[in-house]
Amino acid sequence: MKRHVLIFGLVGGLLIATLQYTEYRFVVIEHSFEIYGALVAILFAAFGIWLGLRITGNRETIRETVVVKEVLVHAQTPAEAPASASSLEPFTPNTARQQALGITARELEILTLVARGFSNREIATQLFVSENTVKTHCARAFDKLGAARRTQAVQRGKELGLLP
Amino acid sequence: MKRHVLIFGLVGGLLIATLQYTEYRFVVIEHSFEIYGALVAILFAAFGIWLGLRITGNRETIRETVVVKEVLVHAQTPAEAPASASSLEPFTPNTARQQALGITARELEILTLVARGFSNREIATQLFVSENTVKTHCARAFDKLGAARRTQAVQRGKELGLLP
DNA sequence: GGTAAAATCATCCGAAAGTATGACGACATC
DNA sequence: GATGTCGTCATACTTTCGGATGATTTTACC
Repeated sequence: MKRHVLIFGLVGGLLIATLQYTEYRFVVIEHSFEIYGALVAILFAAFGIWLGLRITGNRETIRETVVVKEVLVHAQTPAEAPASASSLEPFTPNTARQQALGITARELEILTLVARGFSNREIATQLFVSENTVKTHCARAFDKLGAARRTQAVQRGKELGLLP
Repeated sequence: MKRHVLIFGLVGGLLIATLQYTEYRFVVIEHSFEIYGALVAILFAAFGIWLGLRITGNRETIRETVVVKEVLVHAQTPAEAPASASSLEPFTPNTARQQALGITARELEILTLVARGFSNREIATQLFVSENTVKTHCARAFDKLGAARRTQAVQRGKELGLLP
């Protein structure tokens, strides 16, 4: 909460500072009015999109998962497809095993990114969290999976049907 | 979520108020230019945020729904198999791709051990070579696969049919 | 409003992984 | 015999991971 207020304050300050800076540049260079406006518009549109994603959280993957899970509910009797080579299915994680191991959704989310070969830093950037948070999630997931390394965790996760 | 939206609304209001105040000042001083840029910026920032909210949707309700459905599924399907690999086939690596990439047999051998979650030291012990050798093979294999990390190499290897 | 579970972030520190570079011997090929 | 590939090993260095621990903040639930 407070952190958000602080962030917004900072962002506001940066916004105003940027405006003043760009204004200054414009005055100095004395260039086209429309180009200036367009640039500012594009810049802040991008910034706004980023901010929107930042404050709401990037949950596209979860939405995907949701669709997948609903499909699973309907299908419901597929004597566990190999899950390896089919490649036409969106993959349905074994939520029973996940719950049995006490692996949370966030942990699994990060685990899938680990399995895709991303580094902790990359995952942190993608999910808009700090690298330390990613590490914490990793450590907990590793612990629950009984893995000492990320490669081992991925291997275990695939064996258990948690990862594609 | 809702709190975030509220906070954002508040901050937005404050920002707008501030801008109006500055606008007033600048109008007086006949610098109506900054107002234009600021307005455009705010407008597009808001648009971007709106867009970000639009495309990410609401995740809370979705997640709830999913959980409920999942529980139902579990109740009906108690024991789902690992769903990993049928383990009937011994798996035949794609040697064509392997040769195309110039990956040697030894490198692939080490790569498979990496994929199984072994550490460099464990691999070295298993193959009766030094850890440095393992690292060298790894580095070469990573380079040929265009991977920077072992997890990434494993992922690429599976995609290319080099690893089970 | 209180509580419990999740998620977030941090710091310290050691271990593991990865990069760069060079070298040496075995073995096949031309 | 020169050449080239492959496997082996090393050293030095940087980066990344992972463990241990504690704290704060959200979120869901009663």
